[in-house]
Order: sequence, then C-alpha cells, then structure tokens
Amino acid sequence: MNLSKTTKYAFRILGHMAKDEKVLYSAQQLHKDIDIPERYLRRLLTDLSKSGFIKSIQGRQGGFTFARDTSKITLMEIVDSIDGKDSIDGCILGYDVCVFNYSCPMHNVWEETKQKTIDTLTKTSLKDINNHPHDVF
Amino acid sequence: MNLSKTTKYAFRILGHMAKDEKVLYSAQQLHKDIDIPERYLRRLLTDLSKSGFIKSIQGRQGGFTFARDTSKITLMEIVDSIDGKDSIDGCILGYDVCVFNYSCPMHNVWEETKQKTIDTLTKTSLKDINNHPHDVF
DNA sequence: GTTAAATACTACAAACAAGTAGCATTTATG
DNA sequence: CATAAATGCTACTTGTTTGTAGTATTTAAC
Repeated sequence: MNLSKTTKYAFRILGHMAKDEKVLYSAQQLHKDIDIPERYLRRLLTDLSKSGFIKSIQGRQGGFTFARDTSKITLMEIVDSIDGKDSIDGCILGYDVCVFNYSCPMHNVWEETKQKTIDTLTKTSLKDINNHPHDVF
Repeated sequence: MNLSKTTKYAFRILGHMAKDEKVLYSAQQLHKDIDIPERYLRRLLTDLSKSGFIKSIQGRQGGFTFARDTSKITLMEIVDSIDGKDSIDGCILGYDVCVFNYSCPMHNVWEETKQKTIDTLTKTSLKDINNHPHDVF
C-alpha cells in the first residue's frame, strides 16, 4: 500500500497531459504547468516514454505526446510501471509471500479494502479522470 | 497512501502480542516469534511504548505488555503514530494541501477509495483482527 | 552548414528510511 | 553486594529514493 512520490508525479503529469490528449508537450511547458523539479521531470518523462505511455519526439519542436489512447491507460498500469504491482497488492504485514493461514490475523480484515483500491486503480483510465462530472463546472 | 516498513513491523508485533494480551513479552521472545532485526525491533518497542500502546517494565524479568485494552487500539492509531495520518489521508497527487476544485481531476475518483481505507483502519482494533472468524479453525 | 531548442544518457549529491552498535540504566536473584 | 537479564539512549552505518549536473544526440529553422 504504497505510492511513491515519483508515481504521484506521474499522475500529475499524465493527468495534466490527458486534458488535451493530442497536444505535444515539451518538458519546459510541463514544468511551467506543474510543480515538479525540472530535471527530475525530464528524466521521468523519458521513463514514462520508455514504459510506453507517451512517446517522445526528439529535436527542435520536439516533446511528448500520448503513445496510446488515454482511455486505454489505467492508473494501475502507471503505479505498476514505477513502484511495481506489489506496492499495492503486497502483504500488509510486509511479508514477501502471502502466508495466509489460520495464523495470519490481518488477511481477511485487509483483503476487501485492498481489493477496492486495486479495482479503482484498474478501472480508472486517464480519460476517466478528466471526464468526471466535476470538470463540467 | 503509504504504509512504511516500520508500520508493517508494528502491525506484526502488536498483532502477535494481541493474541495473548495479558502476557509480558520480552524483546528477545518477540524476536524469536517474529522475523524483525533484533536491534530495530527493540528500538521500535521503545517507540511503541512511548506512543502509549504498550508499557515497558524495566530490569530483569522485564518486558512489554499492553498499556490499554487491545479493543481500544485501532490500526489507524498505529499508522498515525509512525507515519502520520497524512500518509493515508494525504493527497494522491502529493500536494501538501488539497486544492480540490474544478482543476483537480483525481479528487472524486480517489476520495471514496481513500475513505474506505480510512474506515477499515479506524474501525479495526487489535482485538478485532484476532477475533476474526478464520481464527477459529 | 550552423545554430538553437528540444530529448537521452549517465554519474553524482542530498535526503530519508532502515538497520547496527556501544554503553547506560534498571531490577530480580543468589 | 555482585551478577545477569532485561529496557533506554544516542550515535553511526547502510540502502533507497529523490533531486541535480554535465554532456551527448537529434532535428527544425535560418
């Protein structure tokens, strides 16, 4: 149950880009729009590009734009690419393997909550978050 | 949305102690029962003692035992004492203050899931996890 | 072709979390 | 009183994550 700062940065970046999904964004522009240290942001953009969420266009007039439709990119995929799936799905007691048996008191208590989190992350796409009702104000 | 390794250790320790809540546990015994580095475990026990979950008895034949009834200690309190409440309740985009408005796309999507997590942690006591049905096998 | 504006790569630095060590203090036991 | 077995305090070490810097590469514009 763990979202790193870097994953949160990725949410901000991709969530922002998804507002206008066909635009080509430069790192410089994104840095103006979002409060993330510039060099770190640039490195993260390269990583997100390697992960296949966005694609980079090099050279002058270059930048980043989505590699796939935003409706096809889920929050869970983003988490997974940075922190790994276990950061969410892992054992709440921190054990490497789930030793669920009569001696694990946490399992039943936590399982439902964890599943709710996984469901939300898995079902929510970058398109969804920008289509949400409150955005129609 | 973040449980540190230390908090997970605390869950293991207190969860284990709660199985027999009147017993006085020495650090050495707990180290035998639970796989946590001994010195780190000892330091953590002192911290949990300062936080008021358990109390320490010094000197030979000393150890640790609950300072309050296990039904009165919630998982949320434990998280709060180590990682702070914001580790769970904080903004999923990592902002210091929630700037919920028409421009925050994540808010509605995440709020319900976050609340479910907070509810589970707040409603579950150390007693609850050991009274759970599966324990009756 | 040269320049300028963009991304890519790689190494280093700083901050934070986790783990270790030494020694002090407390108290039951003989 | 001396010893042994426990916790308490504080500093240090290690590992991981976050942030920074330098330099290389790519490509549009002139």
